[in-house]
Amino acid sequence: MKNIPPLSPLISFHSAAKYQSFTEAAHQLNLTHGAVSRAVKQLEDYFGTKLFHRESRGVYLTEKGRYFAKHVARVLKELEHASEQVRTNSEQFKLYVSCEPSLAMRWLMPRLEEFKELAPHIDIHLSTSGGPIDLCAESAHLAIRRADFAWPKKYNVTLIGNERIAPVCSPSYWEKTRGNDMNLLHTRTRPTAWEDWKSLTSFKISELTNQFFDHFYFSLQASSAGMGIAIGPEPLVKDDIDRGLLVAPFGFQTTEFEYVILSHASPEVDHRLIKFTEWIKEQLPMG
Amino acid sequence: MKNIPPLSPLISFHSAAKYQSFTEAAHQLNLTHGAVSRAVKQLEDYFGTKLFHRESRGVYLTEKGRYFAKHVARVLKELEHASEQVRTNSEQFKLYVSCEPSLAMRWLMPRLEEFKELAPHIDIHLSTSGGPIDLCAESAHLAIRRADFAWPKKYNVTLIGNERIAPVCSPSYWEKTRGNDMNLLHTRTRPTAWEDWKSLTSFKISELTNQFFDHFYFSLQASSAGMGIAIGPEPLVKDDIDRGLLVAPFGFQTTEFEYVILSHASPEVDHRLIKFTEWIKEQLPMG
DNA sequence: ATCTTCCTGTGATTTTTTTTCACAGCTTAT
DNA sequence: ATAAGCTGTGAAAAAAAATCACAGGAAGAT
Repeated sequence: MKNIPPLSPLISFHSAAKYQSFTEAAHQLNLTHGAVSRAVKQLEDYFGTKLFHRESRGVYLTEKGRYFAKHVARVLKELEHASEQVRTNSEQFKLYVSCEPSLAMRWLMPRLEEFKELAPHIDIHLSTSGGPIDLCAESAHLAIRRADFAWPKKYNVTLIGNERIAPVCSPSYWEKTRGNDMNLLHTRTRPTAWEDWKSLTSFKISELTNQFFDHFYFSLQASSAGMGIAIGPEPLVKDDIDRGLLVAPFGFQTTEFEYVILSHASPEVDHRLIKFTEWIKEQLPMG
Repeated sequence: MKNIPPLSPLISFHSAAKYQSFTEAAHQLNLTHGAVSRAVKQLEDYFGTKLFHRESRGVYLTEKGRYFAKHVARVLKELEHASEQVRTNSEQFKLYVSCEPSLAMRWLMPRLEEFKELAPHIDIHLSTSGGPIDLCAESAHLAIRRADFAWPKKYNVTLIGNERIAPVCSPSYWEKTRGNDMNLLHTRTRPTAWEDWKSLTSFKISELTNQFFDHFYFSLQASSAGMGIAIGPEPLVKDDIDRGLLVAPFGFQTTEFEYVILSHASPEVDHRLIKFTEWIKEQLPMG
């Protein structure tokens, strides 16, 4: 699956590209020119292309060679930098948090400033991705998720509570419709939202039209703009309800899904992780 | 000088980080767990830090390990991508051009659109850096420079012509001062500009005050704003003179420095390079 | 408790890769 | 013509990496 060139020859190649000379490159690396020659050859064999032109008077990068050299230079620089960090920096790195985009936008981000005041020494790096997560692949410390998928058993799990959802619309839209002939706003990342709601309650909503959005972020924006009624998980609508931008005329219902925080089951105790987790638990409004 | 971790163990480490298991990582790479164990150990020895916690039930990345793994993942992905390009893409890559920032801003960039129309298939990537250049280190194809430094002899040189410079100010400023009690605008990247001018001509400029800027870009901006009189190389002021934003009341003087285009002396004939070089020669106003 | 399973670490050995050495060939400069 | 300065390459040496085989520790099953 992965198709990575042999790594060891890269250093020789990099040096050769830099000095446009195998001999000089070898000299800089305390090698013989033969070693550099063979390293370059190994890469050329791998690529099936010449990376250098060999002229009698010296070597010159080909177009491809120059392209590759540029990337190799960048890569080596990044490794050098990362290495430097690991070797010297005994301090802690950023806390990487993964969170669904809508939850991040409508709930986490507005509160992050507050957490920053609470724990100013913790640098948080938020990456918004949804669905099943592989903490290792995303190299995240922590993920906030709806527990609607199976995650590797090895992760630490902190249960936050069951999700509560409610149909929401703008106060004026409710005034206007009173539950009749409503425009149902759907969200593609949660296509069963309305079905779920209907199976949980016996409220009657007379629907007239339907409209679809890619994320809660959009459908809830639309509902607060008076375009119809959307289903929203509590954390995503709480602020707007408090502010009077949305109302939940049918109240909230608790669903079968829990919200969880996933983290690495490392024996290393990271106080930042504990602190952030507890803060989330406190903040997230759950049933 | 360079401090790069051993490269070969990176693949094993990456896999181990991904699967949080030496055995599984080895399995994926068609190796034995011992090989992975030793690869990780080699990196740990290099860093002088543990990258994994070893618990009886498995291994867990340490904080540093996770940090390093993130970078290694990025690096490998970049190499994979670059490798893919080199292996499949027989097309030509972008033309990388290096140019002094002020020349780029005030002369090249406004004309680049025109070149794009002339040769739409040539993608130009402009990087603005000044002074002595190492085309290899910057992995540029071509550099436009004032020949006031020694470059490696191995480069191709195209002479464009001698630089011409002139004191310039806004028409209204000239109207107001008529050469008396002027505010001299200096540029730190060419500190001898005024001395050079004075040694070339016998015009008398009565200076009252002096003001310093980091780049021609700023000092010329200031002069066209009527803040004083600056020295400007012809290409940098030509457009503003044509537009009536600047005047050169003392005319231009030819300096001892030539402008040159440096490129790789590769036996590979790159038509884009030739075309661009000729276009530059045509466009650059020189004495 | 005991057994089994599932990990990892490591010494000794084998295999593979990398480097060197020594020489050849080529082109430009003297 | 000779010398100097490149690179390529076969054979040998050195170094690095991988394997094998075993050991030890902890969790889970019996």
